Amino acid sequence: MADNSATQRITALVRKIPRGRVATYGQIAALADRPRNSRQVGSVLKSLPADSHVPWHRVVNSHGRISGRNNSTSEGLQRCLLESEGVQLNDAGRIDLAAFQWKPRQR
DNA sequence: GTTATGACCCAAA
DNA sequence: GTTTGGGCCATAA
Repeated sequence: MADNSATQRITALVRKIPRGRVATYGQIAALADRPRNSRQVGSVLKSLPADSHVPWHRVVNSHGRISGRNNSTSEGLQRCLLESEGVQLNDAGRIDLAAFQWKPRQR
């Protein structure tokens, strides 16, 4: 890809997340070669156009918590989408990263 | 060019 | 468990 923009890189990575699997912001940032840029991942996803085809709902924070910073974005929607794809949440409303975190190396 | 904001992360209280 | 402060970098204005 000719675009070196972080947005393009992030979107490309998120797009690579398989169904039924989730990735953390820190992970995406690290894969994007920007380990400290986790914030941008969120900002980018928030600003993503609907045509990007990016499963932003598969992106959660390091604790497996739903993002959206609260219910403003679509906390319930994200959870619904994840469950619809096979990702189960525990009683605390968090994702079991030990079982559902995406591992690009292992695929 | 600068300023302000941010779907984060980490550490400390 | 929550709240506060600091840091990093990119986007938008």
